[in-house]
Amino acid sequence: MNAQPPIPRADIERRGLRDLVYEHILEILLTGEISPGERVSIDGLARQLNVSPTPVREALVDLERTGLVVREALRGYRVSPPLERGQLQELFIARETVETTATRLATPADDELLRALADAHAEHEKAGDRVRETTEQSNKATDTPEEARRIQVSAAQEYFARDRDFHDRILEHCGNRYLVKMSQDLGAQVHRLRQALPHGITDVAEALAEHRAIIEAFASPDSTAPEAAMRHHIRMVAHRALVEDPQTPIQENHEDP
Amino acid sequence: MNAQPPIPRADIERRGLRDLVYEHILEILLTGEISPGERVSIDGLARQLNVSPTPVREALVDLERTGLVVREALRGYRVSPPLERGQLQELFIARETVETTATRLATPADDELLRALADAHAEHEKAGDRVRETTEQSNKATDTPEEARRIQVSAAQEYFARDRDFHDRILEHCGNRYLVKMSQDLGAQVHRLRQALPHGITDVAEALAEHRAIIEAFASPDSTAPEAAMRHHIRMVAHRALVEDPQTPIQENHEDP
DNA sequence: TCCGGACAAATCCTATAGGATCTATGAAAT
DNA sequence: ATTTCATAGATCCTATAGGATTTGTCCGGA
Repeated sequence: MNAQPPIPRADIERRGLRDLVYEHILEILLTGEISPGERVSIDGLARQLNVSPTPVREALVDLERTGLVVREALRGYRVSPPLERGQLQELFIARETVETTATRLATPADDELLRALADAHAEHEKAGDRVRETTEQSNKATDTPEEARRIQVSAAQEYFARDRDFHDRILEHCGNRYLVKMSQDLGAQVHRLRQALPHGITDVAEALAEHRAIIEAFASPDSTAPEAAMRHHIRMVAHRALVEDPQTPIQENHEDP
Repeated sequence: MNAQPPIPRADIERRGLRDLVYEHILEILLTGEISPGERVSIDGLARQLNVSPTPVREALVDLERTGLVVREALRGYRVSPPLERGQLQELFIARETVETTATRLATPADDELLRALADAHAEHEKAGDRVRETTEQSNKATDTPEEARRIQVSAAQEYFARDRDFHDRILEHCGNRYLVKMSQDLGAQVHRLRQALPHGITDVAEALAEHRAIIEAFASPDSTAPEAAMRHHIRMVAHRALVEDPQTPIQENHEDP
């Protein structure tokens, strides 16, 4: 006679204050409230969130591993500086390595994956439409400039989230937890890359077309097609980021001599 | 009159207590002082190391990301359970993905890499000889059994360290920091794998021969040879771990239904 | 004008204390 | 004998306090 349900604590949210603080700081970092290179005060965050420094400390140790913040002993944490061009190239190579392997492992795609990809792609298209609407709207003067800017940023974030969802669907079906973890770790870096791009999203049509090609490759009988489509997609993304925007800040990090 | 040298803190070790605690706990985990699944007490470690719980906490957050310990909110940390067979297979696939890519990127090898690999391989051979000596010595009764066992474990650890050094030399020359980080993250898992193998090292000759083949591939003019040699090596390691030891504990993790 | 040193404020880092939660032991009831 | 409940101990978690270090500012000298 067990009065408790058979699954008393398998699903319930069991997270300490540390996890809540982590998500809050992550939100701050992802919205770009603090500029790269700027200090991230432990006590300051603790005061801002009305908690003690201890959970803030634990959350920052976790964030340090993601690469979003860097730590210098006895000097505190800082928001990681923007990616330099060399790091960008390395990042895309790493992504290509992980995601093409995951795509190959997910081939042939089962119906569940095909359905998940179709759904994710539909959402991605919606977000893409909204990005285009907002960029057009910004020309009109219906809203205040800052309000228009806010909506535009919101649309861009939604777009990137749906983009990532698409890739995550494939990852989830590759059957390799280590590749999934690697991709997640790289994801934080990818976000830094996007944050470093000051201008809006200019390749909505291209990206959506490449995603569509990946779906069609999964639907085709050619078992080498999905991996090839994914490789092409990531290389094109890299090309657009590296070649079409050669003026991206190539700030070199000079160590103190 | 500046008594301090002109470069007072560019190279000197600038690490807080947290890093020292981290290394100490890592040492405890790697030597297997605590069995998998057993609890890792925060306060207990703090008392054992004569420090306060705060730095222990930070070190454990860091260790959690490596996968060596797992955390359950409000219930503390535990040593991660041994790898199941499925995880093993996934781990080898992930390693093959990362290391073959790194090998390809390190091709063609410059003289520095060739020299580094030759040196690392020489050390690896020495460690291999010592492993064979100690396993033979264990038959003789010159030392006490526990002393012989201790020497044997020490030789095995040295052997694994030199093995890893060999792979790290290639990683260092691939020019991609993200692949390096991925390989390091996987390294902790690989250690868990080795710790799960109760018997001694039985493939010294094979592993050394495969490493030698990788060196020769780097020296050959065929630019596809090194990657192929590395892929063959990792697949053979996986084969020996998965096929020759089919009796390894295949404990399945049943989630509570 | 530029450079170096001293003081003050802020920050990081560690230690200690107390409340909340979990685990284990043992007794009582069915 | 098995189960249920209650109590005690241990552990985790958070908050607060104080020492050590860094950083910013100001001032005097070259």
